[in-house]
Amino acid sequence: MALRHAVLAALLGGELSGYQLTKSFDLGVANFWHAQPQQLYAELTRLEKDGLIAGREVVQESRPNKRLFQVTDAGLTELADFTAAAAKPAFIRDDLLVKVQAADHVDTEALIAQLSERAAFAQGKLDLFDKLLRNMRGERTEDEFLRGGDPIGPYLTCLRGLAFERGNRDWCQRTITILRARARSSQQSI
Amino acid sequence: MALRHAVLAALLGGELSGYQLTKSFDLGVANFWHAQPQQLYAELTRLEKDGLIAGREVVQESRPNKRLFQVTDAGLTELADFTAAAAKPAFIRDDLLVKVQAADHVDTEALIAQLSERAAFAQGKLDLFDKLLRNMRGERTEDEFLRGGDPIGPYLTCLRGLAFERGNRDWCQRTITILRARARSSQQSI
DNA sequence: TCTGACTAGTCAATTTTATGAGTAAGGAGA
DNA sequence: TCTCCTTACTCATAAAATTGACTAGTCAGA
Repeated sequence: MALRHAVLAALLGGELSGYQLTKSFDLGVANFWHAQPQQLYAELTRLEKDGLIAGREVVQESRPNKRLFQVTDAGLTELADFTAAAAKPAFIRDDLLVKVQAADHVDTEALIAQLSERAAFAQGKLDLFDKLLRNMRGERTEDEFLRGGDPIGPYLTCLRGLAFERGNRDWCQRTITILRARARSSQQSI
Repeated sequence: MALRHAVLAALLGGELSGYQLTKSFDLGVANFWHAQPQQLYAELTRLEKDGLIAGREVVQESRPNKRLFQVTDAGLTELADFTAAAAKPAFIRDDLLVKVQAADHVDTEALIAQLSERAAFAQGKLDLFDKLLRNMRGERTEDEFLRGGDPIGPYLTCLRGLAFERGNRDWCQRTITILRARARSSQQSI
């Protein structure tokens, strides 16, 4: 039941449409949760039915109409309860790690190709997160913003996203280096 | 369909029983994937049916009998194909980040409690991974092991697990510091 | 001797996520 | 003009993961 809380948390920054939400939860961003559009629209419907968010129709001229949602008081209470409850630990669940686990039994070049791709992807997200952070803090230095900037929640989660992707990139690069060095030395010994 | 490859990868190190597998995939370890026992037993059944692993019954005296599984040639081929195919990017999906995203709207002390708990959990896994790595490399230094140690796959994924948990711990601690500092200064201004 | 933990699993039900396919309109570029 | 991209969604189905309960014997410690 954490998707619902993720949606609530995302809506705290102000009214959003389902479509706008999908933009935050998709491939590119998703600095604190990830979900498919279908899941989000379904969750929005449920949240509204449960009174945790309220939607209003916005008529648009040269665009399809949209519905903007905002968190209700009941929604805030729900979030507070969720925050007080124990969080499940976060686990790694990553295709790429499965492939590396099997490194001794699969083709090294294929593995390196995957690692390079992931490193590039991570770098892309890194740049994006960096931009987002700059945007949030505006003129201020990071320290200044962390001391008194507002809202701080999205900034903090973005910092985690940044560190995570940096971790991904660095590990991929190091792993490539290691695998290449081993491939060279095993070739020499043949 | 990545759980099946995760199981295959885990069995590369040698025969394991379902129960032993659950130990690797549970809370404590899970350095490259995480899954519940029920999922693992179900997957083992499917893998055997598909001929990707072979099981043999081991009769035990003062313990229930067990079935040990090992990867077949077909299983290796399957893993090779999997490795060559594009990996899905790994996303963050973490209760705790949802809570922090809502930091501006929930009780700071409750949040800090969650962050402390997570930091402690991460430290626990950190210690565990450190032990696992020492175990794998034995007498050798890390550099020596990385250059020629065998098997290298599990070592590399464990390094990623270590970095991930270090990232968790550091971010939790930093976030706590930031939130505390902000709480103090906002109290002063009241 | 009783309790709880460990080994070694299984069954059923539900929830959560992912995949694939559609609708419908406007605007930008080749 | 044709095609693709973006906004703004919906429906249906399949796959993956979680939750809870249950069996059954062994061993160690209070």
